Amino acid sequence: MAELAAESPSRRERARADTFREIKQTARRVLVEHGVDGLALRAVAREMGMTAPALYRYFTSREDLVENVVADLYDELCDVLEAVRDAAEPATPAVQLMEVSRAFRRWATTHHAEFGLLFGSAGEDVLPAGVPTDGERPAQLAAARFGAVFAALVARIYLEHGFPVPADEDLTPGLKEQLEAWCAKLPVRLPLGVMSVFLSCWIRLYGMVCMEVFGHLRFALDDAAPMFEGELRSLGQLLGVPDEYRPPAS
Amino acid sequence: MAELAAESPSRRERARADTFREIKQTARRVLVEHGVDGLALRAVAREMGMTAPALYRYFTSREDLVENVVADLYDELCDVLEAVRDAAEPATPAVQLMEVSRAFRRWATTHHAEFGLLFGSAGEDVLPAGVPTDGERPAQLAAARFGAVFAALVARIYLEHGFPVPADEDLTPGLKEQLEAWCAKLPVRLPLGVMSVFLSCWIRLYGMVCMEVFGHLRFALDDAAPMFEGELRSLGQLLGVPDEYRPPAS
DNA sequence: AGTGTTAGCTAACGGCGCTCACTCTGCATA
DNA sequence: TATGCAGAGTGAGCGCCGTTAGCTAACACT
Repeated sequence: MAELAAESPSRRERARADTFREIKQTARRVLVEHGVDGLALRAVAREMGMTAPALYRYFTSREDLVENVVADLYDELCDVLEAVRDAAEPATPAVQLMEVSRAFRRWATTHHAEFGLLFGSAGEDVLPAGVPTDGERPAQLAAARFGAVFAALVARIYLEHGFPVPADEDLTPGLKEQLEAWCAKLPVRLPLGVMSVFLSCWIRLYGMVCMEVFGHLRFALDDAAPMFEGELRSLGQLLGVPDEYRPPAS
Repeated sequence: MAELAAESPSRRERARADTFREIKQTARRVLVEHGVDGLALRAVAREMGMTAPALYRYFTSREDLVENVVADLYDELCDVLEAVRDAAEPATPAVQLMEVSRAFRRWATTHHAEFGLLFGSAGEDVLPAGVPTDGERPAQLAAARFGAVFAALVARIYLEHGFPVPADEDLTPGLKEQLEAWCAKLPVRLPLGVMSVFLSCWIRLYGMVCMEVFGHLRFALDDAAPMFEGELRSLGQLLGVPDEYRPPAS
């Protein structure tokens, strides 16, 4: 028994870990090429010269595989966003938030299938409603990391510049309670109004990108980029970000 | 040959129309009970005591059936929204818009599967991107009717009260062009700024409801109703709607 | 060397979308 | 009235799918 696990990955464990990774990578390729519905265990296995039942040595079900792919995608997206954030010039949280938001849209529009899996209606199955699942499943952890990228930037903007925020007594009691409960789970303690503004901003960003990617904006626009920039500027105003900084058109 | 079609529905045609309706109704039931993925031709057929191949007398494919169900759902949703609009008291467009928005959220939260089909990522397949499809397929027509409900209310608010709107020259050229093209397809001619504000409002409404229904708000809130009311009030301010009118809590 | 573990296989079950060849029934015409 | 035809519905079957059961062969450890 390898009770001291972390020491030597033991040949067999290494092989297993490699196969584990390869399955997830292949699954991702299949996802991109054939869409969410085409992401089939048999297809993944075929693609890597295996048979479908073998995958059950690594994942308990198709759902389990998908969930792990989701977690990986969140991580990858976070890496991209954090890289963009750290490369932003000037390195103020306001500029960083704008750039990260643009990077988010860019990732979404260039990774259609992946975005649909993370942020679309398919996610219902991966993170079901009823069971609490103690919030520690891989996909949920990765999603939390993702949310933190945006939340931290908004928090830093507030702490450094400040922006207008509803007072606690202006919030509906029901909303206030929930924001308090949420705030208690976060590392930093912020005015509840800040959290409501953050939610509002995130809703707009999410709504804009979702509508574009899922084609629900085509009734009015065939290129959503200018509208997105407009929304972004409007969000900037909300957060008291000076308007001057507009990056070169991509 | 019954060249004069509209005259007597001819027994057989009536039976056919009945079966057509029954299939769609059954499909909707299966959708609600088993989710989008469980909406299978065989399941629908089984449910109504038929065999699957028989359905191909009425629909060319599963996709075709789903598209027809989508159109029906849009129509039903529109009926609900229009009824709420016409029953709103006082019957001003501002109050009507607030009530219709609430009704939209209510329908979404009580018709999970249907909402996902209409507004989620699944819709990509039903209304694919590449082909123009001359915009006349049933689902597209029904979706247009749906959009018009909100658009007409915002237009009436603007025409009756007016609200602050960006001037044409403040819009990005790219956005201005697209808004002009879209405006040209509408029955009424409105300032482009009004249309951009409408889009912005719709994005927020859509984003809010989608996040709630698809569970992407659970990281922060377990009851999205207060947040929704807050967003609605904020939208009201944007549209210059006097704040006083708040309906009884539902 | 012997023993247990484990990764992979084949076979199989039930369900899926969809096609094909067939029957049967109702309708319109010769 | 008899005939023929269009259309509704059927069963069999193809190639997929997720998943399970039982097997083999390689591996790891005593």
